[in-house]
Amino acid sequence: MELHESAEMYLETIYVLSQKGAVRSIDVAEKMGYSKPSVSRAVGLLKAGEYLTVGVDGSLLLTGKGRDAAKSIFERHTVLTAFLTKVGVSADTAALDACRIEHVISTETLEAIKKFTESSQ
Amino acid sequence: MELHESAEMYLETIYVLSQKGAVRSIDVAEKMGYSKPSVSRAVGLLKAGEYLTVGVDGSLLLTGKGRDAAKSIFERHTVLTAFLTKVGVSADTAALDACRIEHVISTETLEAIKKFTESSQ
DNA sequence: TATATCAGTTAGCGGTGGCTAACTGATGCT
DNA sequence: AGCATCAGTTAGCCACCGCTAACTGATATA
Repeated sequence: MELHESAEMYLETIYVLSQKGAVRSIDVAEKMGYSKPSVSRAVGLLKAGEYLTVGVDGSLLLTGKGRDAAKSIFERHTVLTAFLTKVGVSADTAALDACRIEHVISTETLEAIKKFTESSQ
Repeated sequence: MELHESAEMYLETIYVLSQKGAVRSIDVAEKMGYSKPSVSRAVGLLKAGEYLTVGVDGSLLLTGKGRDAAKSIFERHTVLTAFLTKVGVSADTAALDACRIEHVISTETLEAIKKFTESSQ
């Protein structure tokens, strides 16, 4: 299974929400502002790709693979947000833009930005 | 008409190619690696949105609106490439990633990156 | 003149990824 | 017991945006 941009967003959202307790599809829908069917399909795809399992109570549980992918995307988000904030972008815009950039940049660029942000603090 | 990411790429490509002479759909197809029908449809949409006109000889002519949009995207590309290069990303990767980032970031972020790149030279 | 090539269009396919409408099934309240 | 609510699924719509196949029409060449 290919991890498309939308799948990455779902994984990241599930990962972030799971820091605060059990996560159901409806929670993801509310967080992302999407409809239940949209989330239902996405969860089905992620399940098929073995990125998560669904508990009997409907809770979404990331697999090792899913957690790794989610962590990696979330780290990109963190690195980008830190960088954008550092160069003077407002917190809200930084979060929004990081969310978009995180899916499209290469590892090389991510590492360069990370290095820059760390070095210039 | 909404300018989607793909439309922005077509406009930018036409703009860049037009610096070196007349541009036909086939030139755009070759440059972008897309099929003729894909370009034909995109050109039709851009024409409908009054971003360009098509000359009797088939040349693509950006309107004021089209040129403004294309210039703005190209400037984003330039700013992003310069920035990425500055933080140590290789030329090839910088160009590729700039191409992706240019469509998704806010004006605020673009300006911040621009300011940073200029100030730290 | 006949044919080949080239540019562009039309028709239609397939995948992504949103959406609504409407159903199921479980839980909870009167 | 009966009904409402909530979570999730199914079916199917639509827009975006690639693609191939096959056509048109103009130009160029044997």
